[in-house]
Amino acid sequence: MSGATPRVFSTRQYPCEACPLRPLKVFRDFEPEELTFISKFKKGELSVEKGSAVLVEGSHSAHLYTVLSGWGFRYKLLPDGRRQILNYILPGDLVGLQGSLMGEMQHSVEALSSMLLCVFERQNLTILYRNHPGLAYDLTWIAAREEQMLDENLLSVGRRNALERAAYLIAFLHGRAKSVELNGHRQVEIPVTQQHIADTLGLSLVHTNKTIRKLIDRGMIRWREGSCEILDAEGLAAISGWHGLPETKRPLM
Amino acid sequence: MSGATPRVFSTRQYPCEACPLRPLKVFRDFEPEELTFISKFKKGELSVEKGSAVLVEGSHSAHLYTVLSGWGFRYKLLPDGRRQILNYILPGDLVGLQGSLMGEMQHSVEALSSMLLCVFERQNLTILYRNHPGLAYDLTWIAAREEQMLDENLLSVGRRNALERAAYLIAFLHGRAKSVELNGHRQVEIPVTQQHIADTLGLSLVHTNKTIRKLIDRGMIRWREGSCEILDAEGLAAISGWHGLPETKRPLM
DNA sequence: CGACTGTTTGAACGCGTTCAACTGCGGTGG
DNA sequence: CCACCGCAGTTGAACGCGTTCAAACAGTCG
Repeated sequence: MSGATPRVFSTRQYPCEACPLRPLKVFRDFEPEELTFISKFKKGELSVEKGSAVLVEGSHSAHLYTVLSGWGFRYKLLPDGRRQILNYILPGDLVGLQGSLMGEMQHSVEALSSMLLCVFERQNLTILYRNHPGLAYDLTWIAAREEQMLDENLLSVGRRNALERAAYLIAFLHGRAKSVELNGHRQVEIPVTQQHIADTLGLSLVHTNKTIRKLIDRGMIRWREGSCEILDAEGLAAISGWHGLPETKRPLM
Repeated sequence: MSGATPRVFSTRQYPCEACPLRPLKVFRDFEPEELTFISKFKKGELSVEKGSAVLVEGSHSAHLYTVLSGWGFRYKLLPDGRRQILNYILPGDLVGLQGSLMGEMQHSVEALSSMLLCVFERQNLTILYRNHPGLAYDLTWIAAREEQMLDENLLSVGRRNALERAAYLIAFLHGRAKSVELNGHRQVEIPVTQQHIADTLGLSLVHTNKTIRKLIDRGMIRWREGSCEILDAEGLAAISGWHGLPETKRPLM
């Protein structure tokens, strides 16, 4: 279910001043001194390949990460192996804040594609809180955003039926992906297998397959081996009764 | 489903210096200057009665609250009225942080019993972040804790069966209630109806009733009109395969 | 070529839903 | 005072959404 864990610290390829994400209009503008701090805060880059573990439940990680590129997901397991995917992780997202604050990781993170991560050291958080109240506020904001997404997910898994759930999830991921698309206006592709979808929706693989087929037959998505292409995001949102993501600017660490 | 909204700002009865919660051993010790700030930060007290709305989805609240006494819950609704309870709110918990940070509330909060709330003004958060990095850290910590609880809930609703879900939920609430019990060693009572349990677990009322009956028959809980008494918390945890709450100290705003 | 991953399909089963009806209790008003 | 209502809980029966079991196919990789 999760491959080996090869952690290669590459040399730093993206100085924060030339961050490819920061220019995107979803991210708020930062003050020069904030950027300077973040740049110092950043300790390097980590490249992980598809299927490998980024963080492991029960471990004490000394780092937290911002995703530069690639997709991942957070999940928890029950003792007998049942898996629940909690949320997905896209470029611009912060990973490992929970663990940094509370010590032990309570969930795991795995890469859905190859990923490039900015590495920050947990211990420097104290300095951040002491000297950069704006960034401290941002961290709380980021945690609150994750909470909002979980609220939505929980609503979905708890109260929507299979078709509504699938439609919501795909529309949701489509929205998130669009907001951090570098190359703009191409069809969005979600790099997941149907097993991932099943483990997110709380459904079996078989029934997930049959549900996805309905969405395909309605012309709303296209499915390729290991990825999902969205054709009709509004249609999906309509099925689930979902109103889309807020358009607020957000911070980027 | 939610009654009227009578909001009575009573005079301040509990100065922070004589806070009945703060002496509890679950809460971390605070520095004198932190207490002084919190005391100034606190603008009054709000008393709400059972069944009334504390916060409403879509509204822009100027306040955030710490629960002094009583129980409440956060929930979301689908357009057709299906309700999902996201989490419960107990004494010592902070309410409305999401809304304070992001503007519009994305969920509602309702009182399960009469509640007494400490009222803080949203706009003073800036001062907190600027002058009290320790408290700022605490706010992020509190948000991360909520995220952890949601993770657990999502795992439960997504991957546990009805009996496991019910057992987990009741054990979880038992643990939280115990940690903030003022009067110590009495049987914990959870002030919910079976409809609340159903809307938390993502089950129908009828099936929730039948599931709860199994727990009653096994001698693990007792049910009274509108409240649940826990008799065998370990038994419940065992059914669900849950390992209990962490024992870390936490902040109290 | 064989092994493996991801997807697909059919069929039987069963957990949980839905519909319906009834109980007990407390409050309310005629 | 009692009839009436509504809420919380309970129970039975039929139904159906989603699970489970089983088998098969396509594509990739060594």
